[in-house]
Amino acid sequence: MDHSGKRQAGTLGGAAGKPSASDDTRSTKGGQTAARVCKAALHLFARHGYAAVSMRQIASEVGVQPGALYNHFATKQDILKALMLEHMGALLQAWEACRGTVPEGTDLLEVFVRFHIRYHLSRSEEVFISYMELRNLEPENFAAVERLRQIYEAILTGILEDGMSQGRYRIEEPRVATRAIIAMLTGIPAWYRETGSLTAGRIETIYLDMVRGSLGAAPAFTAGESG
Amino acid sequence: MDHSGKRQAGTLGGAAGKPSASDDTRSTKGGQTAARVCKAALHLFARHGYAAVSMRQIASEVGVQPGALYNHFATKQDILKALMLEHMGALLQAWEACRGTVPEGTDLLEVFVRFHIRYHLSRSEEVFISYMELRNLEPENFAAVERLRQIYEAILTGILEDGMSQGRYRIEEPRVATRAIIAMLTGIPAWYRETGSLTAGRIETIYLDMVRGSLGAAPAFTAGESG
DNA sequence: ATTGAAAATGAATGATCGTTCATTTATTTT
DNA sequence: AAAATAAATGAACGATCATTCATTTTCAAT
Repeated sequence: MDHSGKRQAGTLGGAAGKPSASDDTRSTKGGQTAARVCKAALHLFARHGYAAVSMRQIASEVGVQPGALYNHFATKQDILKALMLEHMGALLQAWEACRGTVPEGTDLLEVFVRFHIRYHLSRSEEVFISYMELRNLEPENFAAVERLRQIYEAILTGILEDGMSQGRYRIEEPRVATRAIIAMLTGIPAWYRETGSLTAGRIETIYLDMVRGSLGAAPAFTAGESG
Repeated sequence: MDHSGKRQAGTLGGAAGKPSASDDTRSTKGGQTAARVCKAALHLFARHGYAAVSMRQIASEVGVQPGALYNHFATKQDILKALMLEHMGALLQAWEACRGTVPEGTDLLEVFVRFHIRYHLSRSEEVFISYMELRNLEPENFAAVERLRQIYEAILTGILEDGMSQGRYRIEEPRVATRAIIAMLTGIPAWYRETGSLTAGRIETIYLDMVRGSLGAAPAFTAGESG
């Protein structure tokens, strides 16, 4: 326990310090290694699980010696933490962006369900890791991820409560309904394959109908695509 | 790769060889170690994950030296395999028993939903392991577990299709609906706590209503307990 | 009591783990 | 071009891993 200062970049995503001048194609191979580490770890963790993946495997996938990883992340745990926090942050940010583009009066339940399915299908590895590897997070990191997860849940709970107060849904326990719906939707990437007979749009419609039904809402009348 | 013959008992559960005479309290400590190994592994795998648990930890929990484990299981993988196959087998067996006691004409959907919730709440560690550790199973063992899982799914699909053909449900894709419902129900143990404000019976009722709604069934009219 | 098998021990196997570090190489800043 | 900083190397650290095995202990059957 002395991974104090050093100089890990780690957070990836965007220029951290001072890349002032040229922004794109940062010379030959500037600080992109951290991002490649994340990407390699993402795939390996998703496939074999955090505990079953070694730093040597990650390094090998990146094409670098194991010791080099520690120029970017202080510990293996920090890689997992970065992946999960980044995913949850991106999810919340993507929802805010999605909601921002929605016209007044739109059925937010439909927007949420479609958004959730679409986002989770497009980021299935991040999603998979983010709730398979929760128990491998140290308590502090777990708490941080859990906080974000609860914020996301609260979004749907809010939508349900709004609908209840307008008499559009018949819900006994909005918190329970929230968990039921999210579990139902989040299960999709576990079996859905693009090569299958169902398009993503049809999946959205089917699940939207089921969600509406489970809330006692008036059926049908989905906006976009149809079966 | 030479764990050929040896003499592992392993399968636990019931008297294997020839305990003919006395059946209960098998002398002092007959062949119960295998069962204690399973129980210890169950708790440890559920808490920390298969890959993160060492044979030494399991042995320590059993109160035995690591080498002694190999009198009962050829490999660590065999412990996981035993846990998962045993769980899936017990689940299917419990369903058959449950269905056997049900009078003619009963709503099988309600029976199934209540059974699933009740069983999964009472065996949350087995359930947790059985779909968290699927990827840690060697291909052959994975296939065996997956086969049982599909049999279980087919039970619900059959119930849905029966209801469809009788015009009681409005379902677009019974296979999809099956996965949606099972994901919804299986998510319960992840958050439900006996110490919470909701009784298990009330959970059953809430979820049953949601499931019925999601299938476009006529609402309410649940038989047993009510909110 | 004696025999034989099953179970447990205790020590060892080679492999692999996360991590460290002095040093070299590459890149950026001056 | 020189100095400074960042990144990567290659080798090593102690610890722990799953598993093996000769030996001893425990137990059930004779």
